[in-house]
Amino acid sequence: MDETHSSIKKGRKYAQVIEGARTVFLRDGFEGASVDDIAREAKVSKATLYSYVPDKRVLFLEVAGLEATRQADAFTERMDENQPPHVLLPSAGRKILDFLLSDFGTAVYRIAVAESLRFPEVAQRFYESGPGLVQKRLSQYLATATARGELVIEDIELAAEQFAELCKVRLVPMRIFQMVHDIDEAQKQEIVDSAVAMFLARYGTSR
Amino acid sequence: MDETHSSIKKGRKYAQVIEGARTVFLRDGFEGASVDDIAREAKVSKATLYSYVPDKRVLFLEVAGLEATRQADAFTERMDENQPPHVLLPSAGRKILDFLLSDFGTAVYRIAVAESLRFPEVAQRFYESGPGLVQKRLSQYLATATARGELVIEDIELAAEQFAELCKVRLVPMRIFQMVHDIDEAQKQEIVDSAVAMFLARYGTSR
DNA sequence: GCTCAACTAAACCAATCCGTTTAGATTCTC
DNA sequence: GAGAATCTAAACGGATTGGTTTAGTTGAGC
Repeated sequence: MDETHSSIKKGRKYAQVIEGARTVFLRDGFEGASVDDIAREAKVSKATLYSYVPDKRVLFLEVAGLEATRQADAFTERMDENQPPHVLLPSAGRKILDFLLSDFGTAVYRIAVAESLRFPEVAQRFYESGPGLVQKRLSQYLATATARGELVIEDIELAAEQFAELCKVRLVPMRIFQMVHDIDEAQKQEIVDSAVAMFLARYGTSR
Repeated sequence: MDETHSSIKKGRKYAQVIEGARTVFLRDGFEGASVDDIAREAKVSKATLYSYVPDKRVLFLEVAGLEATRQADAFTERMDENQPPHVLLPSAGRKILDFLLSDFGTAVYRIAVAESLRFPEVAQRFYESGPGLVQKRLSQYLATATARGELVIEDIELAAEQFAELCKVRLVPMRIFQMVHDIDEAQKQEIVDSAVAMFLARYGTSR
């Protein structure tokens, strides 16, 4: 593997630094995180940290970039395109919702939103390899299902975005705005089911 | 009007201070805003500012609270409950979308998300008097329309949230994540129309 | 014209933070 | 085990910030 990837990494504790930065940035955001905290968390001296990375801003971009691709990889797990919508959509919806409600998912979203003014490129990259990727894979499935005659959709990309959006109803805002009246498993299922019902009422065939 | 409202306001330049704080907080967020900036923006000395407000945090809470109620008032404009869904929903959807896409709406949302960890009570208040209020008024309408037999809805509140969520599709994330490929009027109409179409496909009666 | 409350500008304090430097310890390679 | 590369702890400089204090100004009411 070619390691000239980024041209700013040299020594052997690079991974430690990134991991520590990840932890602290996700916990405290960009402004809230201090470089001393990060160095402490990474069990590394500040001097070595600064031997890897020219400044805090670049460190953040590095971490955010890695997170984006990690997020992308997580969603690259294939879904079985042969299954009919009323079978596939519930499980896909659950996967989306579970991610958005996870500690990690909310932290990432929070930072992307908070830092989108300071770092527009970070926000965009997150969008493209987060929601964007989901929408892309979903569109792909919807296209084949439509070709099979199981769905009738004029604007496939729009339909995919609508479905993803429907999965966020109620629970995602509640989570983000810290109104965590115990996150119920049954509630999650209810939301996803209602998203599927709505989607099929609009784009389903027979039924 | 009783002016013992909050017990921390005294002098005559209180409004100036709040207005300056509003400007700077909305522009720079909580951490990004410096008290000196706010004082300068308000054309007030830092000493007077601190004679009104004990610290920066409380100032932020004060501003955020006022913004929340302002937001609430804006949506309290009555909508004509006698109109049928296919007439009322598009205009309601447009109102929601226009707010979310406005400079003010995005700034408020950004701050609420970014500061929801530091100030859970702010985030909650925003939710309740922002999305929460919209959902409440929408629910009210959906209930009467259902009573008139124009809609068939089991869970009214859920339906209201679904509609609001559908209005956010595509454009709201694009706006928040700074991918502002010119915000087209036609696009907005397209999103709202598709939201209405989906909603009526699920909950509409004969048509 | 005096008083008193609100205001101002500016200096100031203590804390924090980013980033650098120094002086030395550890580890890797040969 | 010598020497080079990498690391460490700690201190430091310079800048910013939240909040206080001081010394002085403005202006309305009497």
